Formats: sequence, structure tokens, C-alpha cells
Amino acid sequence: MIRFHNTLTRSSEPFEPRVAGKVGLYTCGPTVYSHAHIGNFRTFVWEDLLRRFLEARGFAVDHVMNITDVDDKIIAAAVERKASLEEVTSPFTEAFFEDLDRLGIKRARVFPRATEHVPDMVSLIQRLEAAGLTYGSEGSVYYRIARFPGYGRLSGKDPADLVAGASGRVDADEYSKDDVRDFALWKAARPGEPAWDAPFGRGRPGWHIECSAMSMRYLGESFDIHTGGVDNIFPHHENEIAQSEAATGQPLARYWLHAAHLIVGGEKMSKSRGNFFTLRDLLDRGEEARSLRYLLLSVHYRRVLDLTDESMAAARQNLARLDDFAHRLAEAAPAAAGDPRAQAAVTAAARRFHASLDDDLNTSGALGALFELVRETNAALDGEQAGAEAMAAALALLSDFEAIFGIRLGRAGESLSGEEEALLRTREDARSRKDYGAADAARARLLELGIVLEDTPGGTRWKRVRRG
RNA sequence: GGCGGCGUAGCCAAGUGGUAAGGCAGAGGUCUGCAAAACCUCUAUUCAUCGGUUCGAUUCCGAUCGCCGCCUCCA
Repeated sequence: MIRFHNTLTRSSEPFEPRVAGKVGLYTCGPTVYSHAHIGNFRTFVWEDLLRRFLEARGFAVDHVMNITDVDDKIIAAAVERKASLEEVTSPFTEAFFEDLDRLGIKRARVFPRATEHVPDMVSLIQRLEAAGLTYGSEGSVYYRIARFPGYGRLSGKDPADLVAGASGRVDADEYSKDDVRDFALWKAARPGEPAWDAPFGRGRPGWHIECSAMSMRYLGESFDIHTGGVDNIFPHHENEIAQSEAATGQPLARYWLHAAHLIVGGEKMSKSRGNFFTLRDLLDRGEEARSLRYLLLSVHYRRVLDLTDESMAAARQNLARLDDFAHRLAEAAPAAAGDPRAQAAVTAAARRFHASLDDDLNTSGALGALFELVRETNAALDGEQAGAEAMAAALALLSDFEAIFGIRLGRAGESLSGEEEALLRTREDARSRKDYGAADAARARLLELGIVLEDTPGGTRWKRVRRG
């Protein structure tokens, strides 16, 4: 049985989609005013795991991710550069898709742009207007949260505290609202700003209404899973619920899942601390996208993840071990008479792998089981105790891991250059003559080229390693 | 101030009312011409501290200390 931790109820619940076998999934996407950073990708990679997991369990997943291509920062940049919104956002949108590909994140069925759905937002605001939940002020339209009884349920906040709170961050002056807790559905255009015409005046949509309108458009008035980073719980998702549910009278999403943040070196990522990284920054430093993806998935999604040199090195080592195992498994022949105990250990590990994932995507537990299987199978292979069934079970689990984690293992596709090939032959010749000086020189040269040799009883094997 | 989370070996980390998965690093071993790589083995009488409940708690309850997040920019 699949269980998810639902932010709405703060408890683990059995997962049952509205329609058997189908899952509607809405994931909050990027605001394309700059490159997405590695913290954004923690969430996006986890959402990809969620999708792949559900698909592996046989669900048809309808995944929608919005692209926020209009907001205060984008408008400010457009005004400053005398450019269109599109000119500001399109390079970052393209870069975002490239990053998705590099990280092996499956594309959503649709990536609706906010600017292409303004009419949907206008009509949703009109529905809320008709229901008496809005008021206009100086050309803007606000949502009156006092009229929505469930306000604060998702975030666990008492609406009264939002006013009394000592944060001092509620800015009542920027727009004239009846109540500082109310939020903008439509913001009046200021001179020179890109804007759309609407019955309530020329302006642009607020951020929250985008997701309400676009999720409704592509997934219907009520769907299964809505996700995002923890910072979205309040106010973004709280406001989405207020907007959508007040308009439709139905639950927006049945399950709300939120990913904890990524920190770097024990601290929140920030440009001023110098620990702010985009995916490109890390790739430029020589990290592999695959290792990063592994690292991002190796810690449970509701736990804060600290990106450090040590954690990245550990991720690389983990993958190297899995690669070696996949390679060995692909080459090995099953023992004629396998040890049933070895086989039992392998199938038990495989069961635990899947049971861990079923329990709120417990990736750490699943990886623990995977490595248990690696150790058991290696030991069985060493002792020639690995029968055909045990090996088939190990192979099957490896392929499940690849499909769900979205990570390919093994050394398929690698080949040696002509020079490397020649060096390898030179060394073999020298070794057979017992000219170890020449053999070691060739080996050292190959190492410089990033080729590590493994002398085994069955002959010399090679593998390419990360250099530097 | 309000709400919430976390504290398990050098580091990362899973987990359970019955006495601690896994990984990295480290040590030893097998293999090897020697290495390396690979593989195997070992590494927490103990789960922040102090109380309570219980036959029994790391796991439940309370308090304390420490760290972190959110409180209308934010994945």
C-alpha cells in the first residue's frame, strides 16, 4: 500500500486517486526571471521521482507544471531594459528545459505559461467576485480572506495571528487593502508596465491566481496531488486553496506534498554568502548531473538536505559502486546450483526496497535495501552461490532502481580511444614479458587519461573515472 | 511573539515499544609481479539532556538545551 504524508492533515495517509489507475499531478514550476538554482532542482527532481514512482506502480500520471512568466521582478526587468516580458523570460525558460534534460527530469504533459492564460484567470476572478469574495481598490482586486472559513488550514495558521504576528513584514502601504491579510488577485497596471485589459481595469494577475486557473484548466476542478517546496505552503498554496475551493466548492487537491529545502554547507543558500549555485555552476565545477541527482534523492524529501563537498563525494562513490555491481552482474554467469539462502537475501532486499518507497517515498530506506542486495549478491557471486533466480532478482531490482530514481547504471557505451587501446595492449605485452617497468608506465599513462585498470583472474578490465 | 521541524557512530542517514538498516571515510583481509580497482570482514552496550508511563523506550508523554524553517519575494 502506498502512503504519503499529507501536509493538509499532517499525517501519513493511504494513497487513493480519484479515478482508479490515474493520477492528476500539479507541481509548481519556476519563475523564469533568472536561472533556477540547485535548491529549486531538489524539489523538481523529487517531483520527478514521485511521478516515476507512481508510473512504476502502474498509474497513468497526468503531470502539469506551470511556468510563471509574469511577476513583479520580471516586469521590473522588462521596464528597465525596455524589453518585452517574453524577451526577459524566454532565455531562462529555455535554460530551464535544458536543465530538466540534464537532470533526467521527465517532461510534464504541459507547461502552461501564465501569460497565455490570463483570460482563464480573469474569469476565475469573476467567479470569486460573483461569490462576494473580492473587493476592488484603486484598480486592483483583492481576495477577502475573512469570507473563506477554511483559511489557514493547510499552513496551520490562525488567521488572527497573521495580523498580530511580530514579523513586521506585512506591508500594508504598498497597496491599499481593507485588511493586510488579504492578497491581490489582480494588480492595477502602473504607467509603462506590460498589462492586460480586464473588466476590473488594466493590470496583471497576482501570482496565486495563476496556479488556481491553470491547474483547473488542465487537471479539472479537483485533482489528486499538488506539490511544491515548503516555502509554498504559506502563502501560495493556502491562497490557491482559498481561490479554487471558494469558486468550485470542491477540494482543490486531495494530497498536498511538500519538499524540505536544500542548504549548502549548513547554511541557507544565498548570493551574499557565496554558496549560491545553479546547476550550471556545479557542472562547471566538474560535478556530474547524475551524481547530483543521486545526492538530491538520497535524503528523504521532507528532511533538510545539506549539499557539501563530502555529500557530493559520497554520492559519486555510491554510484561508482552501483556501476561496478551492474557491470559485474551483466557479465557474470549464474551458478549451476545456487544457494537458496543467497536467493532469499536478495529477494528480501528487493521487497524492502519497494516497501520503503511505498512508505512516503523513503529513498534512504530503499537505497539501504539496494546496497544490502549489492553486498549479498556480490558475496554470492564470489562464492559461486548465485543461482539464476537470485541473479534475475538482482537484475530486476537494478532496473527498477534505474526507472524510479531516473539514474542509469553501468558502463554501457564506454569505449577506448585508439591511444588508450594501444597503451592497454602495450601494458599486456610488457606484463607477459614480466617487464613490469614498462607495464607500470603504461598503466600510469592510462590513469592520467582517466582509465583505471582492474586486473582480475579473468583478465584485465578497465573503467573510466572522473578526473581531478 | 505565533506555527512547525530536527538533534542516531568522524560525516551522511533509515528505523522500531523488546533491546540499533545502509552509505562515505577509516582499519584488516582476499586477489595481484607490485599496486590500483573490485570484493569480503570489522567499526554506536547506544540513539541531545533530565524526568515520567511501561515488565521493557532510541521509539510514547513532559520539561530543558541546541539547531533550523515559515509568518505575504522565495523550490
